[in-house]
Amino acid sequence: MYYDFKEIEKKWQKKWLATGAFRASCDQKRKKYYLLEMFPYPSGKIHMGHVRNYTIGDVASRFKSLEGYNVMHPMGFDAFGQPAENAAIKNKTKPADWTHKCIKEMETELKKMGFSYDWEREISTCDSDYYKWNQWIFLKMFERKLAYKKASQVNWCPSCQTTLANEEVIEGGCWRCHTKVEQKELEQWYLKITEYKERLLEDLDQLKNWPPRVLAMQNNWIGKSSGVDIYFRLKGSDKTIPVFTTRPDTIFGATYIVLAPEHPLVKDLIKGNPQENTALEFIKKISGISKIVRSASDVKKEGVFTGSFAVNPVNNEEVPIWIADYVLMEYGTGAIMAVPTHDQRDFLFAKEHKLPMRIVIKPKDNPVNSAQELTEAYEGQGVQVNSGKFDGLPNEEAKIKIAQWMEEQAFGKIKTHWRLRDWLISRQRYWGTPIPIIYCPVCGVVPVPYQDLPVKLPADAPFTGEGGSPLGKVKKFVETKCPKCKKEAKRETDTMATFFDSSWYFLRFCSPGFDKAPFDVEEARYWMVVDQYIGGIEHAILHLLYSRFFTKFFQDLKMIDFTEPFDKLLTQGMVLKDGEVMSKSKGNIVDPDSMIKNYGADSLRLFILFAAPPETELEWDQRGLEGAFKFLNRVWRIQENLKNTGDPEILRSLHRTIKKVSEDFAGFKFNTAIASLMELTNSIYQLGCDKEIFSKLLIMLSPIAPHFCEELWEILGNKTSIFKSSWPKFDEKLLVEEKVELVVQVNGKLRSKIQVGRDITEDKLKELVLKDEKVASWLEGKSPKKFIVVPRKLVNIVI
RNA sequence: GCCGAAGUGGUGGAAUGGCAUACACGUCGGUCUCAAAAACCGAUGAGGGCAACCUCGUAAGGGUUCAACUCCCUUCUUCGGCACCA
Repeated sequence: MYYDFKEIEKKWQKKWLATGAFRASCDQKRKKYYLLEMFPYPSGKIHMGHVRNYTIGDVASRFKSLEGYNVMHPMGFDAFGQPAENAAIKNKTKPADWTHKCIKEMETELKKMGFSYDWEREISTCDSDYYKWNQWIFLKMFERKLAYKKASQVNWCPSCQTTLANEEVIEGGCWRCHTKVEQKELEQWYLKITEYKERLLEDLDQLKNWPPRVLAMQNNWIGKSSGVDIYFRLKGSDKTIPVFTTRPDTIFGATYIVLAPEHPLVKDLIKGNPQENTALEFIKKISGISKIVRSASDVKKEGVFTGSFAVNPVNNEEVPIWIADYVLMEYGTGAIMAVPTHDQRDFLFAKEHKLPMRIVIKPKDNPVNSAQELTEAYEGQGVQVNSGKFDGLPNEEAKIKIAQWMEEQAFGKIKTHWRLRDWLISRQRYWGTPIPIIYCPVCGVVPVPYQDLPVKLPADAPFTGEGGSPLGKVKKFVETKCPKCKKEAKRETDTMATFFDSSWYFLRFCSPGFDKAPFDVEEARYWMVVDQYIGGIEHAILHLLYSRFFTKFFQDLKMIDFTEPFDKLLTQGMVLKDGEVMSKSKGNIVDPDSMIKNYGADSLRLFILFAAPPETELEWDQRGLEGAFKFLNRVWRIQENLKNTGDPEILRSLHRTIKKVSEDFAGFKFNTAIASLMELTNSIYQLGCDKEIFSKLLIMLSPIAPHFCEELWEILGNKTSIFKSSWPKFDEKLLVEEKVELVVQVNGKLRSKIQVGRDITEDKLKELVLKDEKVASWLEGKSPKKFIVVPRKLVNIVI
């Protein structure tokens, strides 16, 4: 017979909810622990990814609570966004109705998993009580000129009919629908995240408990590169062309310069020259090629001569000016100095177009004397040559000296370029936070006054997915009065990107009902920072970077006194089926709901934690789930056969297990924690145990299989919840074995094992080991050269 | 190209200088049963040997060490991020 998981799970879920078992409140006397999992988009059904993410969080949360921490473990919904609009178009419903229905369904599913959320803190970003504060934050940023509007080339997804942030373009496609992203000239709202670039980069050092790859990704994305802007004078003109380089040490080797085809100076440079027509044709050709094709690394570098020359400021040498497709207008100054001897791209280009080369850095060993001998550019370290007064210096030293010298001579300026761009946040969509701005024909751009917030999203909008901001078609919404001059004015009709909503929700959880500010400063002082954050790696850049940015902004508003929101970050691996990510299109989805129906939530939780460590990918294994279920049944049967007295050997095992499981839980190594619980269970199953030992086993298992353990706990006669008990402590004395088994090696190879007392002296041990028959046969009468003893572990005899 | 992570039985994985393969899945054999399921017991890296045992074995090669999956060097492969970034 199997234990009745259906009844048991229903019973305890009801009880936990009725007693408010996981309600958290500020208590200065107790140490707090804020555990947060990335909140979901309410699609209606939870998938295995959610199950894994939230199970990891739930176990950690329940464990910390048993350890005595005041734990906050909230849940909410990232409820604005495009799927609601798409679903509404398809089903002819309203996005709000669809979203609320999905939230209801999802709450039910999460409750069925037995997660220990404080449901009283639940938030939905689509509630005006929430998005009002998005608008408030936007206005604060607007006041500080961190929110601004500008016209420029923007990423446009033709399928979603909206703009996208740089972070939302993945491999040239829309992050949501993968449609190829186009460029469009539009006037849009931006957040000046670049204002925070130095802090966003430097503070990565504080994040000691983040996975290295996430730090690396953020580092890459911010993309700092230090170098020099060098001013080349245009021959026969007083105009200068700044070029950016990270290698000022190679300036004496610059034999030509190259501009991006879109560079504003290009037209002047080619005008009237014999090369004009060829150049214009080339520019036209390049402008027709999309950025993605152009940036593919295997494409041959093409370019043309402009017919003009520039003067290298360090040696007054005249160098030809070229245009080439491999120079990008978006980076640096849109122009480079080419040093073919020390840059591989320049080398290939110079070979192709027969441009001059000059060596300026020689490696210590095997130096090449003439540029003709080079088969590739030398990009390594060496000593300066052909570099005027810098000859003989190691190039790393020259890099600094030349840069400083150029700045003194006004040949250039030391400069840092960044990859990070400002964050485009306006979207031409309906289901999002209205941007609180009014356009007045007299006063211009006017922010909505704070007391008029929220600017509510109208319940109805004629959206069809066919372009244009849907809010623009709602007269009642658009037409308003200017807050300043009270004349007729129009509202902004774009809404905010949904990543705005999730950039500060972790603060809202501290005081979800607070109505005077986005969050109660006092509550946040107690609960923040988030001690443990758990979520998918797909948010390594987007959400985590934006949240760090907002946190620094709140710090500048003096609302908080920390700089980073998340202390520890765990990025859980994906759940795979047959080696592939589960997806609807592949038809390889395993539905959590049917697994709960057949084996119970506790078995599902147990399996998903046991099958792999949290960070690595997890291969779904139906038989593994059955194995988890079998294990729980085994534990159940122990309860039916409890003895009155405990076995001393079992007691020892128990204390070893407590030590191991405590360490493993603290380090999020649930798979090995479960393995040792299984080992203990196996020996108890054979030797039996008493109620006291069994109770401790149950407490250790309870974070993983909460319903199951609550039920057995009650059967044992306890009147209060197992989660009101405390985590067992191990007795150091019981970890010590009187007799230990020692491994005996000869020349590092295992040859024998002997039983000895734990405190045996080295001399006595030596005597015993040499007497051992197996050892003696390996020694063949030779006397040992060396005798290595690792106490209570191993002996190695070297002969 | 730069940066990051990883590579261990048939499978998921364990061991972070000291018994390689814990725990589980699978497979095989057995107990119980009219039979099956469940449950229980046992075997299970490869090769050799009747056996006691022996040899090999953690992507490949080299090094450090009494001792290396673990540390160092070189190389290969896989995954992820950035990238004609000057």
